[in-house]
Amino acid sequence: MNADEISTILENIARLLALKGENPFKTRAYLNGARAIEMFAGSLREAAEKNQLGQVEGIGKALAEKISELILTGKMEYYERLREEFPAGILELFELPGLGEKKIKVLHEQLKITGIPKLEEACRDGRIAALPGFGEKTALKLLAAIETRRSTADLFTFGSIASDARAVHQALRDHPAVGQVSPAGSYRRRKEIVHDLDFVASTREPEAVGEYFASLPEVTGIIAQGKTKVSVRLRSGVPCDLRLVSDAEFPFALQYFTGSKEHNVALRQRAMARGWTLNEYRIAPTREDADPIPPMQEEREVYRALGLDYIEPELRENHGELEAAEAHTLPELVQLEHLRGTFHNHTTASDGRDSLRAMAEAAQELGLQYLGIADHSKSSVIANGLNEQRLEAQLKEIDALNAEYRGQFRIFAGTECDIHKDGTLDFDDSLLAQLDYVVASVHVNFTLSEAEQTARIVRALENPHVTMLGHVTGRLLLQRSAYEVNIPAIIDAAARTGTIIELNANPRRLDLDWRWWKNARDKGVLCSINPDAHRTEALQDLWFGVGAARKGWLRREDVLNCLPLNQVIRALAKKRKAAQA
DNA sequence: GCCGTTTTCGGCCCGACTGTTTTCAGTCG
Repeated sequence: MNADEISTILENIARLLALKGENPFKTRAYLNGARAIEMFAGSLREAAEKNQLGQVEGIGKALAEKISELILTGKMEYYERLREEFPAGILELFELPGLGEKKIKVLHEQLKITGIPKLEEACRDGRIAALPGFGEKTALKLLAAIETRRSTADLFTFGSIASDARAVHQALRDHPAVGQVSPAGSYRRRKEIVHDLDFVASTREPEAVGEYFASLPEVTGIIAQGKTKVSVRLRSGVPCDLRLVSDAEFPFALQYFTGSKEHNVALRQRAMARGWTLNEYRIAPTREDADPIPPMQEEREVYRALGLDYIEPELRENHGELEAAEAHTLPELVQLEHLRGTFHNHTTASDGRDSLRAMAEAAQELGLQYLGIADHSKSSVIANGLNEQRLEAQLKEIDALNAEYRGQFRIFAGTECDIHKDGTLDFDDSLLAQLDYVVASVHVNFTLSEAEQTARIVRALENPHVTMLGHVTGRLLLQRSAYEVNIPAIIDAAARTGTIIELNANPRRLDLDWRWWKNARDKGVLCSINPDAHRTEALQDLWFGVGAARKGWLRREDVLNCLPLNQVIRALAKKRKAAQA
């Protein structure tokens, strides 16, 4: 039972209590408890065993007992009983945007709605629109939400399946009869959203390996099991295919199953021009006068045989990579190892889980030379944003730590400064001028028109103290779409003002989207790959960001945080300096 | 249900937006 699972159960309790009409402060106590668990830095099991959960702020005697029971026995009697009082489908109603506890209570009590199917029915037959407090628009909005949910039910963010993918990959590598093995498909191409996970492995014992694969602990169900292909479902819910081929077939199978479909179509056309056919097993001649076929043992050699430089999987979207590979102009893509530091990270001063020192130590353990802190600004009340006094106190704390590090490591003092509705910033220029850098972000007023939203952001970029723009579109993958904004205009404004654009590496964001980066790069906009980490482990989200940057054709020199410490200081100061000149 | 205390009960995060209303309730972050 991990922290996420525990906090979900506490949230569910809060929801069910609200439906029962319990004291709202009691339900909030459960929500606070859920947050406290999420924010807990340490071993929950150990805390439960030592009876120390009650010492955590937000967890009192009652919650400590219930959470301990959950951790130590895997079950919570109170929760089980509570659930029996409601239909099983009631909790899924909370996943629909626009529905909260009050409305669900009305739906349950007045219309006997037990889950999404019944709700859909009631939306269609007019019962929802007729309810007091509801209306025609509410019914339409709910139908739209149900439809969105249906259409994204078989989609997964890259981040949500990455740990499954790593575990399965490692397990396959560990099998003695497996020769070569690699992920393939959209996962290998580092698409931000995937619908399944593919692996290709070479072996002389396909049936034994298939059997082994189907019985891995990550597997929750078998969809199909044949001699050379096994399909299963993994813990995260994602379907996962394994293709078993011979060593000789491996490079072709890997290439074929990595895709994309469009990339492969273009590739097969090139094969055809040489009198060859290319499929998942081999390249073979289709006519007598075909070009001779070179021997190929690696995927790289398949591309070479077709007259192409090796194309990294991330680029295989038929977005110009084949032409570039032929002309030897493919970019040398940025790698995780190139990163020297990172910006936009939070601490306990605002809504982070870990202290400034803990974050700095975690960054050093990752081998980074510097870490930028950017806690929320005062307008982000929910996120416990810092006011001027608290920010100044944090500056002093950072100075003290930097003195301790004696140049071996550097913390950069920044802020994630809210951009107001009119494009002004949450702090005065005089305060911003004291900081090493400023991330400007939109957190409210998502529904402005495209023109207004764009003008708002452009105005923020024109402030000489705004070093970089945070999560440009505010999207949350599979959850919340981007707000309306003219991205080319933003890119132009960033280029004109010398503002860096963030590639938010949080796997739910990956914002700005990879499809824009080649364009931004060509206009001279620098990228900063930022994890937006709210806890030490999340610094490792940088890996997701690097994947997106690679998909966006970014090279080491296009990324701010590939710069070594002495150069990054100059890069951060560049915009302000230019404004003074 | 938690917390903090003037120790045993009273207060508990806040502002914007949407759709329902006709001045506000519910949701969301």
